[in-house]
Amino acid sequence: MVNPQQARELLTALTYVGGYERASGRRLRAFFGCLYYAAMRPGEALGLRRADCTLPAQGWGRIELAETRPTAGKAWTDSGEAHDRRGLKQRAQGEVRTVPIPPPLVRLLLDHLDEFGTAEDGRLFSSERGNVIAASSYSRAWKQARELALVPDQVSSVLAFRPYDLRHAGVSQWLNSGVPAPEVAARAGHSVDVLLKIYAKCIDGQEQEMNDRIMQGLGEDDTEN
DNA sequence: GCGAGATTTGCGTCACCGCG
DNA sequence: CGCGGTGACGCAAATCTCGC
Repeated sequence: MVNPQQARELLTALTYVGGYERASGRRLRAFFGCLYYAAMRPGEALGLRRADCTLPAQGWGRIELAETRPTAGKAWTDSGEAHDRRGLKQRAQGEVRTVPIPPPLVRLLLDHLDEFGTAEDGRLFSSERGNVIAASSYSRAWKQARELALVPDQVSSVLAFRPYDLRHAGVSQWLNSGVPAPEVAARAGHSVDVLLKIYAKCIDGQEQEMNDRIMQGLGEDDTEN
């Protein structure tokens, strides 16, 4: 799993991807930043709008995820009737998920807005022509960024192989920081069950620390026993 | 009540097209 | 001539349901 420093280096490397005037890499830096710092799904980040963000000059910001853009979003809108049948499952339509975002991501987003602004409909991330960024586009940019930021051994490894891995890395980082699982699950937008099943390893190493905290919470001290 | 299997949704990749 | 965007397909992840 990528560590915070590697994540930063990857984000920095994006700056140099396609780094001519088209600036395809820089357009995506904040996008990938969202995947890591806010553990957003790519589809969620693509649908992000300026109005959904609270970006203070300093300190923590906040993102209210109102809608997602499932991969391009256009392929299914025409024939997409199939989605409506059979009860809309995990997708609570009107649900808004609030995700606090750390200062580094606030900076990324502000810089992004300074340079690129938003699309016509207020989306933060768009292609040169104002369309939703295609999955293949950021996937390609990501590959190049990996080659720039990682040593050859890591490039050939599975380390942060897919953009989606950034999300996992972000979630793991939260857990390792001691954030309670229910809170992490809420921010990441999936159930606690899945969270614990998938990230169980990340939590194992926390046992001693958790025990200590419980003891503190009980108002006792280990040395007394 | 818990665990395993099945289904649906969504991401990543491949190949082609258009623009500069 | 090369780079980036678009569209379609295959595979993996997440959830729900069934069986024990």
